[in-house]
Amino acid sequence: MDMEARGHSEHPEALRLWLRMLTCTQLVEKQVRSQLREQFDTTLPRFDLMAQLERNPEGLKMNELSRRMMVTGGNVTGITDQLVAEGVVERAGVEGDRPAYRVRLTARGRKVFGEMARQHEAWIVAAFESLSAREVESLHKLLGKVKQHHNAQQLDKLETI
Amino acid sequence: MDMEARGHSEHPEALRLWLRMLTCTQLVEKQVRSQLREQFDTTLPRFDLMAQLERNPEGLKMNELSRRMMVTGGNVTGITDQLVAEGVVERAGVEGDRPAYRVRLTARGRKVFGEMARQHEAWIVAAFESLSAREVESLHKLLGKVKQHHNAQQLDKLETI
DNA sequence: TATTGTTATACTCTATAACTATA
DNA sequence: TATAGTTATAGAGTATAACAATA
Repeated sequence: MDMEARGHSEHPEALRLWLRMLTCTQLVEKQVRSQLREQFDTTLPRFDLMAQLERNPEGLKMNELSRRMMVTGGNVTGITDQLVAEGVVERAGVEGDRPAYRVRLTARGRKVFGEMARQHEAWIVAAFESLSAREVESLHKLLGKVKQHHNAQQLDKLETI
Repeated sequence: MDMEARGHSEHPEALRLWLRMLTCTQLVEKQVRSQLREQFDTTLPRFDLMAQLERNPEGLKMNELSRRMMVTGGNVTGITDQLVAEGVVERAGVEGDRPAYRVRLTARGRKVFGEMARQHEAWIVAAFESLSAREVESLHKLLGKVKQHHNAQQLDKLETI
């Protein structure tokens, strides 16, 4: 239960923070995964992919899905295959631009996802219900700095090539 | 790169926060994993297990490792096997209490882990370097509330049985 | 040749459950 | 019986690399 008892002897604050962040994320993620499994017989990556498509009704290329899900291309193909087999997602060809499919939710997919998203939202709200609106906002903002810093770093790396 | 573009249409603040938290954690975690692989040819769970042992020089039972790593027992056996094969960890029997081994770092394990931990710390410090000491402390505290709330929930659940 | 997507492969991690051995 | 640990199994998730097809 306490992964935080893990740090190196020097324990700088950043390390303590990271271990706690990892613990919190895992706690929530474990619960979301098991609920998705129990209630909808699905997995987090499948849910993720559908969520991306719901936000982009016109569809997304495999390419874009890969980038947004932070996963390599081959995996996106596999997850998409599963969802197509379940009938919640479809590959729509674009004429004159053959291999650049677009993947979209089907009507059934939109319906199924709607129900899942409703539940998912409830789990997440419950996970953070001990925080005030102010605190949620504060956390969001602080993590925003972390994310932006990471992106800036990656950009720097690219520019030095 | 932007998993946050994933939420349901209602977008309550808690959901936005969760998606951002998940993104941040994955960014850092991916980097840690790949560095551990490249520089030390090891994995995060293996590193975790060694870190737990470093904090408990007298050793830990499989039992305790399982709880602390938030992973089921069978897996701990497997990870321990790997580390024993590498010679960085050992199973020390306790007389008159046979199956209750204690797992400990070997001398070589302590040395190897020391070097890994030093690097690991540097990666983490870099990941959060955009935050002031104050902000790190604030994040740590807010996440503490989330963690505690989760633990309290689990406790409630047990008591109703 | 560069880009997009797929296929094949291999490996790590995981949970579950059946099993063994001890107390 | 209850507890500690192991083994076996199956599945998820991932990266890598080879491959095909297109532009």
